[in-house]
Amino acid sequence: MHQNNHNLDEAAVHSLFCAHSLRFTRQRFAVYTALASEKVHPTADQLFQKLSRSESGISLATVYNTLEALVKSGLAQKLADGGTSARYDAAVDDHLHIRDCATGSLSDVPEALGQKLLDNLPQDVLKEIEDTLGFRISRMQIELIGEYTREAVEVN
Amino acid sequence: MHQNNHNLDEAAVHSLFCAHSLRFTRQRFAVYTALASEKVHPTADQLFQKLSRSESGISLATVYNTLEALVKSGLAQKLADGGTSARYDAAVDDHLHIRDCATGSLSDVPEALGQKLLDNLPQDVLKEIEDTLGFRISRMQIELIGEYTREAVEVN
DNA sequence: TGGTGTTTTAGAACTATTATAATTATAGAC
DNA sequence: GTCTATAATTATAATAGTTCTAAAACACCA
Repeated sequence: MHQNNHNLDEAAVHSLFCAHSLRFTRQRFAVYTALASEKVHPTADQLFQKLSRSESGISLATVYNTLEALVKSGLAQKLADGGTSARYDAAVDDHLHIRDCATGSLSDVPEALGQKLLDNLPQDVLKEIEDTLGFRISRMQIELIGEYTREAVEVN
Repeated sequence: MHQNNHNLDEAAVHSLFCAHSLRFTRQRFAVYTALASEKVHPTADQLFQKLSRSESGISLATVYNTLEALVKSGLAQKLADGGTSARYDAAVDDHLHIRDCATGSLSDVPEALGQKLLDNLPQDVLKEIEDTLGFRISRMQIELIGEYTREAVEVN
């Protein structure tokens, strides 16, 4: 198995799942590592394709079930695709996404840069919004929409 | 405040459409005014329901066609719903959206407040992101996700 | 190892959206 | 106003993405 997952050995994922009250199964392991190893946020079907190609049969329904379980337990998040289908992301914090208009792909702004932007948001204005609207902001999603001027990092 | 469409009489919309090279039709007028009068960003089907109730028969396909035409001509934008279906918005600038977790509804942060936040984004960090990634940001979408602490402004 | 509750699975069902092809309406020329 | 070319509307069929169902396989714990 040639995968670019860094340190996601079975034991690590097992205890991660355990910590989130998720049963460990071969399929969930496969889905989670596949998701976590993606630089671009994949759709359920893209994950299914990828998994079908590489290993053990795994059904599309299971991909959906697993993604739902991951989201519910806080190990992944579901992102709205501008288009038809949903995209998934193994990370769970606020962070910034880049949507490349040319390809429709959705990927992350590198952590450090994204954090820098988030850290420099005007907190007072956010507070004002919360107070004025009577709304409690629990999470934030920022999407930068545009095009690569140099080259696309990766095809979707 | 029943409807917040300010000055959307037929003549105004006619010239607006004209300016955007869109033929004026009874149906497009209906869809556009219905969309523009919504405080919450509706799905295609919600618009269809609303229009079916009030007036002249208009088909669901036309609602989709018209929304697509409006988006293409820059008179509306399509927003990704967290869930299954897309939502539409008659405004077209960058602006902030509020997603109410409790109801799933999507609405605007009042213009003034939203603008204040956008004006206070750290431009230097945005520039750094563009330069580092070789990406040209043409639009931005910010979604504040959370719950109303006082009361929901309106049911979706 | 055996029992119990959970997960997986193939396929059916469902929902949102887009395509098709015939009909009808619009805008502009006369 | 009428005519004509072109574009929009419509009902319906088709497709795509996702969820549901019920049966079989599995994980966990004793």
